[in-house]
Amino acid sequence: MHAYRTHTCGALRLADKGRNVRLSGWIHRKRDHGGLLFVDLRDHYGLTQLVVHPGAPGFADLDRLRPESVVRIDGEVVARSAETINPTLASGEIEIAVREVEVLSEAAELPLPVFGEPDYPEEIRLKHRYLDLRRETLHRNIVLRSQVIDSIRRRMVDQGFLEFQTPILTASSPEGARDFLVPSRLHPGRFYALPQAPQQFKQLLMVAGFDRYFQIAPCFRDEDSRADRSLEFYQLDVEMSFVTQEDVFAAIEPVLHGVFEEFADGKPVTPYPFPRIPYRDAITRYGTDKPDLRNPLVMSEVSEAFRGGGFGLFARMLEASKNAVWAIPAPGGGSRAFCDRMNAWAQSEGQPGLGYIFWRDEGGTEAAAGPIARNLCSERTAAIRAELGLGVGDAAFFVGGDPATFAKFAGLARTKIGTELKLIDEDRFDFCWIVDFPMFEFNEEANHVDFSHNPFSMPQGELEALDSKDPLEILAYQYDIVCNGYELCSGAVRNHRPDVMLRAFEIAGYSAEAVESEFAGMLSAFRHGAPPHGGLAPGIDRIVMLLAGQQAIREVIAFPLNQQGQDLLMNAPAPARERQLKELHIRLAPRA
RNA sequence: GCGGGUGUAGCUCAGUUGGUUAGAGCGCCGGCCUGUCACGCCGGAGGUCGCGGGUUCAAGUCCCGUCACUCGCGCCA
Repeated sequence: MHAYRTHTCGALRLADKGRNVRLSGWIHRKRDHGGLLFVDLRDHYGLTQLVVHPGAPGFADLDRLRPESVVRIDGEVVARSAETINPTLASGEIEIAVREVEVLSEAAELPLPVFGEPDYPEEIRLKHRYLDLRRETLHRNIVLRSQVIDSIRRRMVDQGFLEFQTPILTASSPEGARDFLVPSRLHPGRFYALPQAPQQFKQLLMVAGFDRYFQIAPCFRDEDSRADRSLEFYQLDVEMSFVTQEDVFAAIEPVLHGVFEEFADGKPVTPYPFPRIPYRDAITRYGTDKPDLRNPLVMSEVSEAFRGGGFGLFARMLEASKNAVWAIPAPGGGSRAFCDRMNAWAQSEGQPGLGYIFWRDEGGTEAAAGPIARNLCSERTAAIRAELGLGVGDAAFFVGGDPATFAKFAGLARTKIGTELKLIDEDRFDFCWIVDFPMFEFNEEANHVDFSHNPFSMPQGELEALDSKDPLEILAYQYDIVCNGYELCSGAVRNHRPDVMLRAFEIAGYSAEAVESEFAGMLSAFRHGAPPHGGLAPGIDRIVMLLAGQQAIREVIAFPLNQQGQDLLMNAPAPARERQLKELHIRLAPRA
């Protein structure tokens, strides 16, 4: 007989009645009736009830041991009588009459109960992650993660992608997030950086002729964490040669759609091709470049209804050409109570308020109501109502000013209104592409033009556009995938032409010398025969988070850092020993 | 760097306008119990009310400061 088990704790059924079996697992729960002791024995696979009578061998051990102790038991599979069958348990028709018990590991009193998994403070869950991971939901999430990654890998391989590994110790990149630096012992004063993404390596692999690359790639960014963003995370990193943007879309859509369908538990997933929404449209319709399309509300510009009208605040505001008024429809929100509540919410967000009109029935005729409607003639309020497709019982909210400034708040308001009116169907996965991101943006602080996303993206129109157009008007072959309001993925058709690259960097204020030295490897590669190529990188943690129905990526990562970037179980980061610092040629500066 | 929330038993939380010895449930320890599966019943231990200062006859409660956790803003090409 095997030293530890003949079966797992989820395997035995009525058909096994009479078998002598050996099980090993954790003591999940005990019910002591004095003359009779029940023990639920748990492992990764399930739960089986043990029965022991006083005086039987092993009773003393099982009676004494605390939950989460680990035991090996021998016994006989017996059928439960009809009235004692537990229909909620897969093994509920049988139990094990215990003959022998071996204590494999005794558990001390628990800092965190495994059974019942009540809400527990993040700090304790992370400090005792090995216990937290035994709990059902987290355990299931981590299993799901494994299955999702396996599914992704299969789907990529089936499409002819090859999986690669790229360096973890690499060079710092001047663009983007803050790097994690690793001091070099062999090269005093020099540092490696952990990759923010394997961006340059995957492009070099395309230049090397491998055609289709993917990697489940660890990435590191030394920026402050959020619920959906940690210092280290995994991406499905993808790159393809001789492709247009549409080829990249066509390759990845079936993978993401397929994975979501496979694990969505019957929830509908947007069929592909996913809708493509130009960046500028996303901003004006949803107020964000990561719209939650489960929210049906679409904003409209209604400046004309206010221009020169009786509502002075907006009429005066619109005298400046950059200003506009946007309307957020609120079907079913047509009550003063609701509108006032939204207005109060806007003020709590630091806004002056949220103007509104709502429509009600006044003696059989439809009437616009609220402070704005009192100052605006009925033709104008009717135009707004018609534009938004609203009627009696509905409302519209207004934000005015410079769209560049208020768009983000308008997006927040759209989400708030949709949520409050319960217009969002939670049980769906709504995908879209956001395309045509601007290549450059104006950095007000530094007073110069900057890359808005990725300096390696190909500008639409290439060199001709860079030479002839206003940089802020140039679009890039740069795209995101958004699902339920989360940015799942970012990518681009790359700029593989040194001349176009140098010109693009020049516009962003980088000298040719600086680019030549900073990206020497890349430029050199591009000068020795580079295929046009493009790719993207969906975030693994966020995909699993969405599929697991969780609000935080920590719920789908076995050993996550806390928000302060600390590992409370392993105690990292920790002070370095004097000798380590010396070897690394590092002396700590006194802290200010 | 900034803002919101939280901090009372191992854990989840209650604690009135400032007023007796700070409570409950779960867990833990002990006892009883032969069909439970969130077993039940009886008993017990367990508290620097995050920390420091202040106001007051009196502070878990009010004020100031500070720390930790958490959510967000900035940041994250």
